[in-house]
Amino acid sequence: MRRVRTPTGLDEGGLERALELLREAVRRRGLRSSSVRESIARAALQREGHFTVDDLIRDLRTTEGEVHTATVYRVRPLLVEEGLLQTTLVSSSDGAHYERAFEREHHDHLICSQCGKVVEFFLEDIEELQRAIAKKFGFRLTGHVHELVGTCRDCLRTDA
Amino acid sequence: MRRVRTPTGLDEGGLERALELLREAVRRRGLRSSSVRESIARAALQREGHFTVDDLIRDLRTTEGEVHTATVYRVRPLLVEEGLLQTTLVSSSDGAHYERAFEREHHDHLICSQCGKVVEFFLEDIEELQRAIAKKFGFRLTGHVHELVGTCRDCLRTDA
DNA sequence: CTTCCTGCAAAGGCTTTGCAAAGCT
DNA sequence: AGCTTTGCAAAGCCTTTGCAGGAAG
Repeated sequence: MRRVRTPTGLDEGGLERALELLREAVRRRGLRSSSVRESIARAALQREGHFTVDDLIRDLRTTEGEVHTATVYRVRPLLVEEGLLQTTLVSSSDGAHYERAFEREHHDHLICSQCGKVVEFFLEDIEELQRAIAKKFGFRLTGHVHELVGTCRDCLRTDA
Repeated sequence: MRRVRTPTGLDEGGLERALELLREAVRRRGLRSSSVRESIARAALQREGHFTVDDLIRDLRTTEGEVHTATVYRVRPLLVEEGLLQTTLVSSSDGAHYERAFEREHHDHLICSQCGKVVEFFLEDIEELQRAIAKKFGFRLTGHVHELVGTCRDCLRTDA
């Protein structure tokens, strides 16, 4: 079992690789290039940890200028499909959360429902068991959601 | 690894036990008894498989008469807290899904993203690993979300 | 008669959609 | 020119909240 290091923002090189991957996807799909789309991608990739669409919009406001909500929502599927972002933190109320997926190891989440703390972990044994289950039932796996919810050490101490 | 039998509706005895448990909770909490609340509980408990709040309201319309959306939303937390229902199927768009929890074994879900088929499974090895992870990071577990998403055998065949 | 429960309507929060202007190619 | 992308506003969905009348204890 392994704790996965919470990522810091992507460095310059990584950012360039990600944007290149995005441009390649845009070409492949016959879309137009767009600086707004790249701004959104940059904001998302540089963000550390988990964030919402709204976080992104606020970030953009201070760095690249105003970008409309609808635009972010429209760009988002591309970023997810191309593996730059992934949906996460399903066990939360305020809308969908995302995190960078590009040049990040796969991991799942352990969440404290009291203080919101998130520990990222990876356990190959579980991945293996998931594959076994899918195989047994004839499914080809495309993804999974795995979030453990509980109370962290600090909150347990405070409760007592 | 074990496939968990998709439950049929709760039988008469089970329904009575569940309602008794609910009445006991109502007493304990100093609430009033209410036939509408029991109707909602009955509709939820008799439902097979997974359902939404809207499904419940439609069921009620044909059996017990019109019940307002807000009322179902207000009763729902009690039913979940008392273990009659549980939230499930996070990987879906149209609102929260629920299923009966009362006199049901714990299980997780394998979902076909193309046809929506759901297989319920239980694997003690995974549960054990989840506990180990929580222990390692000092969390007391209160629950988890574990959904495997993929394409089922039938949909794979159709694609080809 | 006090407190809870319910229906109804309205508001809320996140996300999507329609439309017209602006931008790529 | 022809299609994509964007901003803006409006609509959509699911869910929650405020209020007043009705029910329970």
